[in-house]
Amino acid sequence: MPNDVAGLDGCAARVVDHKRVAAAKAQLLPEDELAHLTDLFRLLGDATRTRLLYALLEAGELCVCDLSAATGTPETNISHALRLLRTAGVVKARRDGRMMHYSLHDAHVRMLLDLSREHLRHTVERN
Amino acid sequence: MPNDVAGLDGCAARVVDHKRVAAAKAQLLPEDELAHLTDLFRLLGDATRTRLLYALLEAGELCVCDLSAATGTPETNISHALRLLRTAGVVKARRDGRMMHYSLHDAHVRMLLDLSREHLRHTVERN
DNA sequence: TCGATATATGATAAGCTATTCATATATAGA
DNA sequence: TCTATATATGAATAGCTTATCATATATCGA
Repeated sequence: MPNDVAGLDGCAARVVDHKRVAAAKAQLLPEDELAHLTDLFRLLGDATRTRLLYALLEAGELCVCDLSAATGTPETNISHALRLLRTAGVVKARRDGRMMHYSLHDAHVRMLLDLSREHLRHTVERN
Repeated sequence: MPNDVAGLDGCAARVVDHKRVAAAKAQLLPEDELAHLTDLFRLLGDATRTRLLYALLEAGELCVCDLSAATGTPETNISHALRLLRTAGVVKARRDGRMMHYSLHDAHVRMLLDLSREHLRHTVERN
């Protein structure tokens, strides 16, 4: 039972398992890293954007109108979505005349998407 | 240049590269899978929740008050956050008397967190 | 059974975000 | 240079989400 009222840091939190709490605290991500990470996840947490990313994962490079056709999303939405993804470094853009061609920026995002899909495929109903 | 106004599906979208659009469409995730996936990412897209997950990643199993101590988050916030994570099958709960002990539900989430951290570590400033 | 404790839940407010429509920029071709 | 086209941006709304405070449930010990 939480029998301790003051930890080493002087904060008034009850603690049951000091050892585990210490272990957890020692390995906490720095706040700025955590912020970057959650920013990335938040971007992936929207169906419109993730649909785009999977389309790019398969097709390699697509212009806005092709992304619109492939995903069934209005072009203005695509453009808004791509701006966020580009700003975050998830996709990159290449201009070709009047058109912009978008592609995934690097292998990490590719891996993340692949792994996520794997996770999904092996996940069964639970709880 | 987008020279085509009607695709095979009769939709009025302009298409530049039919082949790539077809490839992207063929591999699109089913909407329900996509929804599950983005739900998971959306959960990871919040610092409070992801901080909890990383604490559990290191400590194995923690009760609510220890999670509160380890992350510096009020217990009621933890409880709300854990409910979402539990409902989504990301964490599981074990009752021990008056206390609840939480842990990551399976290896997939663990892998996802690990990979994400790797991604972060190797990502440099760009764009 | 009664009080204390650990956690959960409900309701509310505040902030954020996606979508929509309107408009702007930029490039190509005549 | 003028028009059409491809994409980008801006503004506004509507919906969602998080944090907070208050309250409820559940378990333990006396």
